[in-house]
Amino acid sequence: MSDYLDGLNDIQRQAVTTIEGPVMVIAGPGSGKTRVLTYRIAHLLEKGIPPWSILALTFTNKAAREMKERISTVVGDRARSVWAGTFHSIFARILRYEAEHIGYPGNFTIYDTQDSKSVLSNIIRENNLDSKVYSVNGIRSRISSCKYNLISPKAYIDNPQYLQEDRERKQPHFQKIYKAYMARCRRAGAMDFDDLLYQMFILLHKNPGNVAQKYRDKFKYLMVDEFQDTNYLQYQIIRKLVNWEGSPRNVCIVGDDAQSIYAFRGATIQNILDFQENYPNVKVFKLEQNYRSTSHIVEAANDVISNNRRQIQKKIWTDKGEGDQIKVIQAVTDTEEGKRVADQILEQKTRYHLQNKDIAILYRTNAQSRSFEESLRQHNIRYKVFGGLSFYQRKEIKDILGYLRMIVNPNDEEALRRVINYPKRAIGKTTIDKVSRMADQANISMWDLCKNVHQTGLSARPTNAIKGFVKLIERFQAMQSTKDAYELAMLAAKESGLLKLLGEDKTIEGMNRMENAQGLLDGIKIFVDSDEDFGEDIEGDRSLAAYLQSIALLTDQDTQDDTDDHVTLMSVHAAKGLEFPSVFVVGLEEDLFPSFMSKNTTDELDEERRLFYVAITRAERFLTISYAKSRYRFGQIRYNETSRFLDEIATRNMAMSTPFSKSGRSAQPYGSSSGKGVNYAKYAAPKKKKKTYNPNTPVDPRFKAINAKELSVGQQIEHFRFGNGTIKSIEGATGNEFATIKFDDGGEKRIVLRFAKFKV
DNA sequence: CTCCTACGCCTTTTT
DNA sequence: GGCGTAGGAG
Repeated sequence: MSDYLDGLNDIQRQAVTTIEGPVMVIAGPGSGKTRVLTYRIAHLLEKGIPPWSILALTFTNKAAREMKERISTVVGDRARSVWAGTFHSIFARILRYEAEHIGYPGNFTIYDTQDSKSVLSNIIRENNLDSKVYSVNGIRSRISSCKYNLISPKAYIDNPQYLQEDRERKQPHFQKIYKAYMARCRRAGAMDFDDLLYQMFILLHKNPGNVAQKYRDKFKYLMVDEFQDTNYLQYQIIRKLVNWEGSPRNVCIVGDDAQSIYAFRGATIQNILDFQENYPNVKVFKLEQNYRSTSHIVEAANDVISNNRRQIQKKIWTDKGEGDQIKVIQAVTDTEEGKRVADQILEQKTRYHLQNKDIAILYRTNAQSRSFEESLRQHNIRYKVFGGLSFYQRKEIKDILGYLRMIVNPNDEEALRRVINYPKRAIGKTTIDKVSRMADQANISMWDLCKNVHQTGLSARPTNAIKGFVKLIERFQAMQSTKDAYELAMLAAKESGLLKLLGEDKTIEGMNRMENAQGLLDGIKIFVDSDEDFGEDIEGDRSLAAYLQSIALLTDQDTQDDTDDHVTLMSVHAAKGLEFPSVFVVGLEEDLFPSFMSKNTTDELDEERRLFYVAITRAERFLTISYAKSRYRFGQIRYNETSRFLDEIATRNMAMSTPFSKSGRSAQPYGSSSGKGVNYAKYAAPKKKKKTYNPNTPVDPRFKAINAKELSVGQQIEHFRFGNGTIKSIEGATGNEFATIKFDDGGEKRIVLRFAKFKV
């Protein structure tokens, strides 16, 4: 059973078998990092270490899940009891258990980014602060970095230097907002993503009931994946668990400074340097052999990253042979870029017998996916877009979840604000604002205030409306003990009127929303019926609270099924840790990659370069890089120079698909290079007038639904709302056909024929 | 209170 | 190009 060690090279084996004391593994791309991590855990288990005393922290659920799966193929079922999960989910689990120690309810809500922003904008508005001076995004990231640096609102206010800086920045009230934000979250029984880390630290630091020792005794072996992406706060938590009198300090960190791409959310390479200082007896293993890519790719990666300043010395090498050169595609427009990438994909598929799932398109920003989606669709290539809005962030989903959150934790203010007047109950903005202010003054939650609405002096109409709402929620709550999560969710969705409202919208988008809502309910049913671990194994608990917990930290990528064969489209960030036989890195233009947001300092630029390094090292056999000389951005055509990163790859590793000169970077075919300060308004697309539609207008009876069989492509029709148009296509299952219609005003719409009102 | 329109904003990456 | 919000009318 110890033959699993045979599949490792010398250094890997040492990293796996050195289990006592601090260990640092510097793992280049494709060097078998996950292997080392999983075999190390397997090895611990083989040595008789109980699985529940092993804590493995990762950054994504996916990484954690994969790790567990791979451990179980080596050691079987024991793997299930290993504590492997993301920082956020593991800490959430502990915090729920220890909630009383930090003055939170055990069923606390986790606020996502939307929720946090909404809390902040409410605070800013209610305090009559200028939302331009106090931008929600700016404030949020400042609060975030306060938490990362363990600066409490109190510590902030007590520090004259911070206050001075705020005055200079013209944001003297920041400290007030920070304090109010924390207070509101607490009153709502809610934690944001950062709180899960922050409160975990507080718990260990203040150590009520000696709780810290409990977890120190429990977790005898600690492993941290992607250590280069940890921030100060995360590292301090690790230290709390590992650095104590008499601790064996069994901590193993795995990472690669060259792949650090999360500085924007507080990650710092300083942690790696500090680690070596804090643990002088640390054993360091460098994994430098790349088992993933051919040498043109590895050489290019080495060349690119050598342009960065500070880094841990290492030389990544491969024995996979030269392989193909890196192909460069130059396009005139973003549309053409999409088309040529799709062409290239088709060619690779036929020539090298690649499947769709062997191929990935990686971009710097999610917004770039569009042109590729379009061209892939036209080429009939299956694809899947990862990232962007996750399922659980969609409005219709959050609306239903809002009701569910209210049932579990009615103090959850964001949930309350979301659903108190949706569907409409005649509780308007002014009323909600009043409720919020009064709750603030009384220092109670909005829910508690609503329960006592008769004492507030609000006028009769809103008072009664609020009473009705309170009754509705209380009725759901009362059924918590008798109904399971699915029954409860179904009931809430129906009786709140949400489902009915969704069902009334017969547009394609509306039907989609309805489908999503059904999908959510189905998901809850599956959750209830299943005995499987869901994300964060909350063993056996199938309650609504357990369901909400299980989905709070899920992202889009955790809900995908990878069964069908599709090309992968995702951001470079999302691609970290993945590999594909063929990778397209697209949009290699100045101001896009590197991003215009990150060109101010060398540090930022270095991070962009590491990001590019991550991108190209995802490729096993084929790497294609593309760029477009012009592209639509922010609604305008912009002309861009070729990315500087392209110049950092030696020509011997590249093959040009189009005539391309290294000096071509400065070519200015359109008379301008960077676009800075140039007015491109004349290139801007004409503004489309949005047609609006009043549902109360009676419809001319001549306009009616027409059976799909009587229609054909190319036919002219007149829609009662959108006017004249031409049918471009008819698709969909019998009875549910929809037509794509190009209207004469230039717009294109997909319309479900069953509900369409038009005439031929 | 609700609906509608116009405008102004912003636009990186994610747990 | 898309979104959320502010401001106006019913």
